[in-house]
Amino acid sequence: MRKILCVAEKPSIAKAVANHLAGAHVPARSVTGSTYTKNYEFDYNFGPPWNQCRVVFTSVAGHLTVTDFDPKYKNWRAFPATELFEARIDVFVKDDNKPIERNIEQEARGAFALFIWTDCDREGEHIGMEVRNAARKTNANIQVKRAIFSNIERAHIIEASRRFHELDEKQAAAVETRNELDLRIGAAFTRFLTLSLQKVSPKLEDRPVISYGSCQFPTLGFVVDRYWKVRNFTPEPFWKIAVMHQKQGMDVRFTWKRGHLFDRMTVVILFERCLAAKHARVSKVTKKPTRKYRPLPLTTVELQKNGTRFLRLDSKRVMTVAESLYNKGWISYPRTETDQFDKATNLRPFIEKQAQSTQWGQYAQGLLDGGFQFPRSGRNNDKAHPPIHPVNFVFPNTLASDDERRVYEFIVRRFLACCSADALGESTTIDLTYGPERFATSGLTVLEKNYLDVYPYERWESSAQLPPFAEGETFVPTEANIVDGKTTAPDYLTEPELIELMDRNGIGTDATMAEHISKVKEREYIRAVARSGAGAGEGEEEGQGNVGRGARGSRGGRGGRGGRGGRGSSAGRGGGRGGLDQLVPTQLGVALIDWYESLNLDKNVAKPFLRKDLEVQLKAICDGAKTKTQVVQTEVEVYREIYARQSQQVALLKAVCSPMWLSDRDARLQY
DNA sequence: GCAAGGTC
Repeated sequence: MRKILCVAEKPSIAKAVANHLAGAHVPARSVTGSTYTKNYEFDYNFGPPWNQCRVVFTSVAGHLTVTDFDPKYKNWRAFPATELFEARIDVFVKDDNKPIERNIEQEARGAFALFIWTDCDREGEHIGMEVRNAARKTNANIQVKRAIFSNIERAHIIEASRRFHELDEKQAAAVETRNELDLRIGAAFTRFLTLSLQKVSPKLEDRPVISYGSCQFPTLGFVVDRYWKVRNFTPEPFWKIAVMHQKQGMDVRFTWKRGHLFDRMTVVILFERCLAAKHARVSKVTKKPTRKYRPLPLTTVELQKNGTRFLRLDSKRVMTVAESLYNKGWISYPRTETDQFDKATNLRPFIEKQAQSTQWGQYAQGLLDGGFQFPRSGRNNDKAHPPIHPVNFVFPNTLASDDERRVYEFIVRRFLACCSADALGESTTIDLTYGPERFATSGLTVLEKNYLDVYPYERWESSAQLPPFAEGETFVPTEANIVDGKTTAPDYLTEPELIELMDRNGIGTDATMAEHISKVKEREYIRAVARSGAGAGEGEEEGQGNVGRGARGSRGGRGGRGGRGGRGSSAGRGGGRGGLDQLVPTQLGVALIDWYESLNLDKNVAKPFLRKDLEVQLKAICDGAKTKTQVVQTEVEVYREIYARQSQQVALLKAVCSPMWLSDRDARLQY
């Protein structure tokens, strides 16, 4: 029988696909020298033209090769850093990956075909090419095909095994391009910064390198940007009209439709007109059903945002813990952009497993007994992995750490919440006309909590009851006055906000964003500090009481409580639950960003534009509009110019950075 | 001693 070699991107996929194809459990054969990769052997009929084959299914563990400069460039002072823009680059297999490469070389020998099962994304295409190169070392004529699959459902995998595609060289070339540019630019700029600043003070000898990276700098830029917004903020006074009416022993506070105005005289005039009217009139009473949507299936970015918000872990920690849960088989693959479950997926088995929990088992059973609703679909699908979900039940107290227990619990609850019904309620809005002005108040009655019963991370509660009002009813308000206040500075960035910004601006990937944040902390560009004082306002602060009471009905997932009418900063931002750490730049971080800004470059390295430009160029490579050589050349030219510009301003760089070296190393900025 | 991207 003819032999075929199949290779997946990671061991878990090799195992899953092998078992699906074989239709039974296939024993794993270990690979000498490699802890994680295994070989699976079985017979399988691929259909024409391959038909019945002897299959060896194995995997790599991500990229096989790394890219680095010719070793002669190891010495930072032996060559000018600009030489790194053109220095020879080697692509080679690192020692840890040698056993994996050797396994492929060995198994390719005697195989007539290589069938590649890497993830269907750009990196996956590149990994496929690395695998092909390894196989060709021992079998130059091996036929190479690629499988295209977007999940590991049995039927889908069987389908995929019968269609043979070509590796996409263009996508692989785009990855090589990113690799080369990030290396050349990152290394050249890092050496420039580190060496320029080293002579500024003897204190520098024990400093970490002052690194530059195409993701590190925009990440730092976001933090510094917010820092200046906070520092440069000047409060503005405002005024507004507040109306309160007592009815059936209840205080009902009506808020002004205009919100607030920054001109006191105008408010006084409008207020006098209200008073002159004496009577306020109920113009409309609206009662309508409202709902709070259950969450979407969980992506990596959401896991990181929610983990930092609800569990108070930093995103790097969340990912480390999630990877460990994945490796032990408790949860599905934790790196995914997909927020929709394939309609063909049977989710019941995963819910059944959770029914034995003492904490949420009863709830899970309720879903099985009829409460189940297939999850909503978000807009993202990476065509490689399903949303993050629990695959097996584990008693939380048997997990290794408290963090593992909490992350696991979150993933399970999130999954059960996804499979539940929306929370339902009824909202009442009372519109009021008072003289020329309009006011309103609203109340919420939660009727069915549904998913909220298993998802304590979100709140949606009934407001205090409103007394009945009838349309057309008039009354003289118990109290009406002008309330003054002033706008307050925004808060420093929090980690979930930073992740959101990075995600929106394409800085890093779902799997690397947490690492970039961790890296700029390690470089002492930013630090996380505990929030000081009791929760700051959300952009306004009032002089008198808390105007505007109670909850308002909410559509689309935003928490309902205390809708202050302003920015929709969602649950967990302060919220009276301790407050998240704030990300603040260090003196060094601010100095670097401000200095780059002062260079007046066409495109600032501290902004996401350059990274976005690169993404556009990479897309052009994938579409065949440009070649790797062209893109590397034009990009390198851009950075050569920036390099030249920054070289002229070394004196200024030293100047803006020196005070901090000369003063106490741990000198802090004023926050 | 440099980057960012995979994966364990």
